[in-house]
Amino acid sequence: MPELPEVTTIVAELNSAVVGKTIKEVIFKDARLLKAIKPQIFVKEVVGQKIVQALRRGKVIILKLQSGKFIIIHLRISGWLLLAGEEGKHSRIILKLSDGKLLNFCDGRVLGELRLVDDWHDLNVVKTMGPEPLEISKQEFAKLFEGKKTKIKPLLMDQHFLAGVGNIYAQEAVFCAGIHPEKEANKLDKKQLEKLYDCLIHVLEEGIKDGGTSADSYFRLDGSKGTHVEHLMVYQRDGKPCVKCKKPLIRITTSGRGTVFCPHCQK
DNA sequence: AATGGGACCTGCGCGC
DNA sequence: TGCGCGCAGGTCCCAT
Repeated sequence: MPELPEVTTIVAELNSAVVGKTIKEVIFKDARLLKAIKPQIFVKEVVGQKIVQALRRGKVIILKLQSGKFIIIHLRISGWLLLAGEEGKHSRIILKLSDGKLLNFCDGRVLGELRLVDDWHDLNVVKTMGPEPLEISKQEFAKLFEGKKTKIKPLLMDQHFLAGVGNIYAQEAVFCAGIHPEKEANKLDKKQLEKLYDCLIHVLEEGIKDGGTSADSYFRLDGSKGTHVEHLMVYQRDGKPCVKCKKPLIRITTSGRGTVFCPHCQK
């Protein structure tokens, strides 16, 4: 799943490989990904437009156009972007660029979204989004948890609470901090919150360093894989030995989401 | 305020 | 090898 490190990787690559190019043509293989605007209107608005900047907020990819409008891309679960000379697997919407390359919005499950907006700040998803974990201090981080009775792991994944953390990095962060994923957030003491902050920053930064986690259907812009999957401690490792204590990791479902953890190391 | 469940979707892994 | 079933999961929406 594309989370903060994956989207950060993609946006950096868009900035070096796509920014400065002009959209020549839009090809709809599956227009269902396009939301809140008719295909012909979208085409009229974006064809001939130069892409001037790529940005990220949470898991949202933002492409600024010369006109001042923004193309909004949300990859959700199974989406990825591919910049290549040809179509990719599960290409749904394709932007043909001035250098002849195709910017493919690929998505296996068709749950991703493509939009065009006047100002990305006005997007509901952005207006209700929590702070960026890499942009807040330890003190600000700790303050978020005051009075929160929610289980810690689903709370970390709540985009209204904190932006960009999903199922992979939430599991990795609580494992790193030695905290049980179902621990009530407000029962964490100061020391645990500080440890959790350090761990969250750590797993996100390591993810970015590795170009993301290609565990399911995430790929970098050129189609290659991010290498962070080999550094995951718990995600999708149920039954395998804990890297700390060697006892087998177990899998539970928390708020409807699969969660792998070590019952011995995480209290 | 917080939690739970359904809907959106389809590829893929599993069991037979 | 082939078929059918049901899970996976980010986000939104509704109900409790």
